[in-house]
Amino acid sequence: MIFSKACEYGIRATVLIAQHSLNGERVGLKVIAKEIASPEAFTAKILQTLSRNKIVSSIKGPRGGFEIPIVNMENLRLYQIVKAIDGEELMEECGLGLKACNPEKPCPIHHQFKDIRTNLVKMLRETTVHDLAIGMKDGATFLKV
Amino acid sequence: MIFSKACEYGIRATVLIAQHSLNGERVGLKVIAKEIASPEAFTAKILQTLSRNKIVSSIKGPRGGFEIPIVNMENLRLYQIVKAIDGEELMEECGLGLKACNPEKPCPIHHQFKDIRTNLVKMLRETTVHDLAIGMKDGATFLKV
DNA sequence: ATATATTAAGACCTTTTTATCTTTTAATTG
DNA sequence: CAATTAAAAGATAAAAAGGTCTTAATATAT
Repeated sequence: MIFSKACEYGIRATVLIAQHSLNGERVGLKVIAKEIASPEAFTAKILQTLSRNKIVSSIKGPRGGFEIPIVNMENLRLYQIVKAIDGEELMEECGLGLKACNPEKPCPIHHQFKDIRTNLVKMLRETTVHDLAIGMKDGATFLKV
Repeated sequence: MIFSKACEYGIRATVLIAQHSLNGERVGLKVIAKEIASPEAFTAKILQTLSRNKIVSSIKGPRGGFEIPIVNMENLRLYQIVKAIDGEELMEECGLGLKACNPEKPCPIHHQFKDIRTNLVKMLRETTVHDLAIGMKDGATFLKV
């Protein structure tokens, strides 16, 4: 898979939280785990990472839960989620794992990969969580497992 | 990373073997592991997988080693190596790991991902090991770690 | 035929990723 | 302020990926 399992859950959770935030609602861990069909305790860990990285806001106590202010959502990119969970390796490092790979000393698949990598990064940098939440709200996209 | 470590080593090994095969030489495990800077025993396992999948030919005994007949090389695609080692998940499955994701019920990032995925598969299906071996022979590409 | 060089196979170990459980901290409400 | 609800943190466990070691099988050359 392109993202780790943790990252898949992280993106799914973020989109779900964003969708609820569009309605001015917070969502708790239990609901998130159920809605995105992820293991609850593992999801909690991932949400902690997202919270530490200011990707989601968490509020403790009764009526607490997770939310993403709409203002933030509009400037929050997929790139930031992937970076927070999987790091930037996918976006930056050589497809064959060669540290010495660069345009002057390219690896055997360097050129074949370049455009794919560029487009992936472009997509991750351009796509906002707001875009994704709107897609869900409109019924154009789904988080069905 | 986009490929597993095993797959990175597998591609690197295949390209190295192909390059030697262009010169009519076989390469043994020790040389391969040294040239691509991979752990020898682990590389042996990966070469077994490649051999079982008819991606490389192996010859035992003195003057044995690995080779790829040039005729095969010209029709051998990156896709087959990745499929043999990592499977087809990267090429086929939903970016968010949703089994139910399809064009009628797309996941939140389905459309953003579609073209990237298509281009990746296209590249893996079009790039032959012969292409990569020629690049190495010409000194246009490198397996330097 | 025998010794040797080489890959194949299988058991084993280590590290990382995925996942769970328990305890602590913090916010809300009565 | 006490009780309750919810997330944070940390310790632990299971599974998968990454990696090693030993023994077997097989081809070659003498």
